[in-house]
Amino acid sequence: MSGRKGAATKRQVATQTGKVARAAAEGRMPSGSPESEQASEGRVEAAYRYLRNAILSNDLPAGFQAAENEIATQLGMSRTPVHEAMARLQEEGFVQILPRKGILVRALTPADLLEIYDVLIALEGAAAELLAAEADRALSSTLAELQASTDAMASALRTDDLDAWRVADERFHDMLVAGCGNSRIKRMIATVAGQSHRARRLTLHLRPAPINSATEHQAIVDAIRSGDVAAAGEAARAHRRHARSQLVPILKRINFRQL
Amino acid sequence: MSGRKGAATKRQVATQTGKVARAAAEGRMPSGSPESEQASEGRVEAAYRYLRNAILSNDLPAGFQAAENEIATQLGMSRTPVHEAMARLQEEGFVQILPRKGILVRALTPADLLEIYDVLIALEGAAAELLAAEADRALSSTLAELQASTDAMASALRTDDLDAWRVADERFHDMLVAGCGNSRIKRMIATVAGQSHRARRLTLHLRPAPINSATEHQAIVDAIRSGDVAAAGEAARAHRRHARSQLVPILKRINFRQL
DNA sequence: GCATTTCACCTTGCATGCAAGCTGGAATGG
DNA sequence: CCATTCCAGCTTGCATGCAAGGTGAAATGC
Repeated sequence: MSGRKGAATKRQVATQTGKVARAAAEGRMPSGSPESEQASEGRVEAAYRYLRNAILSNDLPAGFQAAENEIATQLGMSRTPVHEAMARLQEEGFVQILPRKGILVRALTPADLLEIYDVLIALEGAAAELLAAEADRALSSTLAELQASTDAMASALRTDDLDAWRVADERFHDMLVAGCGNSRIKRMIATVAGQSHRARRLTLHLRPAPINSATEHQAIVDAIRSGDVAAAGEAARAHRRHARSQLVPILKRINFRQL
Repeated sequence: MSGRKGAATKRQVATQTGKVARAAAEGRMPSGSPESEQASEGRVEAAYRYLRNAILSNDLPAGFQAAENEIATQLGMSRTPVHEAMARLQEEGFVQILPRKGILVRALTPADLLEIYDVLIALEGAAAELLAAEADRALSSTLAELQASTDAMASALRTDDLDAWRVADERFHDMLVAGCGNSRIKRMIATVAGQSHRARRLTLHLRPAPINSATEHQAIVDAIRSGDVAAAGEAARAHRRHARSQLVPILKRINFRQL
């Protein structure tokens, strides 16, 4: 199980030469995270965002293997920034650096997903508690956003628009952590949430319609609005537990072939 | 607040030349983390551990400022591994890289500690829940360790041995996360726990005797042993909340002068 | 004496160069 | 035909070289 290469062997990276470097020079990213933190923070950041995005969007599927050299050439930079970006990606579990063999895009096993969901349950629960604890602060805008997302989800459910549902769902969870005010929770969730996104997007059309999701979100919003800390945390945790209980069996069934 | 240098200006790093490099070559670390993960994983890992330890033990106090060059020389390596180690330390909040000024060891403000404790509350609660959920697995050794630590704490409290209490307390919390089986929770807690250790050690003799700690730990152990998931999680969270409520006022009083 | 300008130095960021080591396959012996 | 040995090449890890860009202080003008 150690020396075996994944199903997907070496393959060309699907970009033109210097794609990221040129985009970064003009101040825009291919499709960075929703909140653009800073304009251009250097090539290592560019490489990191590009690679992370490529993995999450499955342009670099699990089992993909390449050398720093190739990636650096494709990105129009030297090996150094790619090397540092890879170190970050390895710490976050996206890739594995095989000592003298190259870089391997890791698969997401059901066990990984269970771990990720445990973290999400705990951290989003904490975020909900924090929001509820300061229900009187200037978070009315956050609360309005949460309510709007919940309404959008309910609406999308009525029209069976799963993609719209997914967008609204992601917006809800983004707002939940964005508004909680704890930057560490924010960053930690951002680290693990990407991986769950990948799995959720792939299984979106495989699982039963998330008919309870809007109700559960509404319960979270109500608890936050009323300032009930314990209820908010428990509602958020229950919501993620529920989602996990639906997702994991499906992943086991498709046997993580192309995660 | 931006251009001001901290109270501590540039100072020599208190080591001999090549300290870490030579130690790493022989396969031992100055004082790495309790669980030695791998033998020698390269200079960047050596630099990371050394610097992290130096910051946590206050050899590099907050406000300390230096260039990669100096540190690299002191550690007997080139700038490259130091640079990568610094990137990691910055992501974890230990230092701040001032674009063209040098590396600044960050202070730990009360706000930071609040954030850290929120994370600890959430993640250790999850760990306790996980342990309780598989109360019948082969975790009897973990449970025994937890019970032993709790007993040691009670004993240390009776003899007013605060240092022994701290050791037992840290062992308890280490076991709690080590036994939970979720590697991501483990790593995330390890990341933030170091910072809380720094604060707790500094305030150890300033806060009221932790007379309730043994009782609270016992409640966690009992809930895990009986497999009561919700009770275990809530007990762990309550314990950390309690600790936080004692710690934060003290930090505000001493006004984070030398954190 | 104070504000302003300038300039040399120091710092990081990245490219490139170099070495060690493992891999995989080819060549060889049985 | 199979096992064994050896070797060449490719890989990462780290050192060093180079350039862009601020910083801070000294020098200068008012």
